[in-house]
Amino acid sequence: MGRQPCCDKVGLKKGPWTAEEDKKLINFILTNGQCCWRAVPKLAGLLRCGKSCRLRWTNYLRPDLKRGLLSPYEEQLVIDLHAKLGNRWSKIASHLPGRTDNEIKNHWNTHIKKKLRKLGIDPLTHNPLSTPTPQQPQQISKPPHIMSEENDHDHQNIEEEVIALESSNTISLKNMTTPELETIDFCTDDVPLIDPCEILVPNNSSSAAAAAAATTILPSTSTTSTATTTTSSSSACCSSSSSSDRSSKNKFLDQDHHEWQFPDFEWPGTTFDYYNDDNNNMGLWDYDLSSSWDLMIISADHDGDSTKKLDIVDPDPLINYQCPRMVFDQDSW
DNA sequence: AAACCATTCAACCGCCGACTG
DNA sequence: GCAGTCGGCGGTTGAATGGTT
Repeated sequence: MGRQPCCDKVGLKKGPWTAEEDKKLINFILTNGQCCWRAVPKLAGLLRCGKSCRLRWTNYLRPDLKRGLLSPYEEQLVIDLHAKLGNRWSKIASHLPGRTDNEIKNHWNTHIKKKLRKLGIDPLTHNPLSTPTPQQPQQISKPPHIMSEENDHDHQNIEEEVIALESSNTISLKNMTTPELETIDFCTDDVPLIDPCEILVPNNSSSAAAAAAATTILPSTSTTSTATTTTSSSSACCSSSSSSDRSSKNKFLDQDHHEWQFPDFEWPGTTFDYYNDDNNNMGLWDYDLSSSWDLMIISADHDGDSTKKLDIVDPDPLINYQCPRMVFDQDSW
């Protein structure tokens, strides 16, 4: 007896998701949480395969996702991790908060591979292309494709190295160990980096919804790494807060403890265009994620008027509510 | 302006491992 | 131990978009 398909494919829709479908899925997940994916389409009223729903959620709709190109720091981290882990994209993605395996995989195939080849580095082995000698450009003990999963000792070492990579600030373009890499212009299509203090997101410590998701990251002297880490966690953290909270220049820096405090999920209302592209597709993350979600929940029967705006709940300027995600969104620049 | 080519990335597909009865 | 189910993973596809001729 063969394997049963993940769903009854008859009559199921395929291809790009519509705003309406997104709305239904988000509504369902927010109301019920992530449960049995097979049951989700039926319960959410979607003509989609459960697998498709899961993919859509994890790769696109999840609120803690960063969008936009990878920063130079992230890119270098991906390269380093790939050298150690190989094509285990989900493992690599787990070290880059807010990034999905799919996104990293795509970025690897479309950008990084080319860059490495240009530099004469085999993206598969991370060895120089011209000289297939065992010369190791980085601190790689052996090419990833030789790496043996069954060798627990090696695997453990790799995990330790990966953790070390993450915890240290040595992964920066300035500290690359390979001379060739030092010359790389890793500016990914002109996506600027930002300082943490530039991120204008309201601080909020009161949320029961995602206490477990609260993140504390020690401040770093490295601008690149800090900016990256900050956005990765804060992208899910658009939240309403008191005006006093918002008055501080840096919304995340705990002035007393000098730690980065990221607010939890909480969705304020504010003004925004929630249909903002030519196809009337919902711009979920383009202005204010949280507000979009409010809309999803409150106004699921929305008629799709592209000019419709919601009333302001909090009178603060919109900028204070913009999700940091958009800072990295290439379109925003 | 049209045709062609290259690139990007969301989505799909098939396989695998974990889990359960 | 086996079969069935499910979620997750990595490879691949193809529509959309951008660039070039």
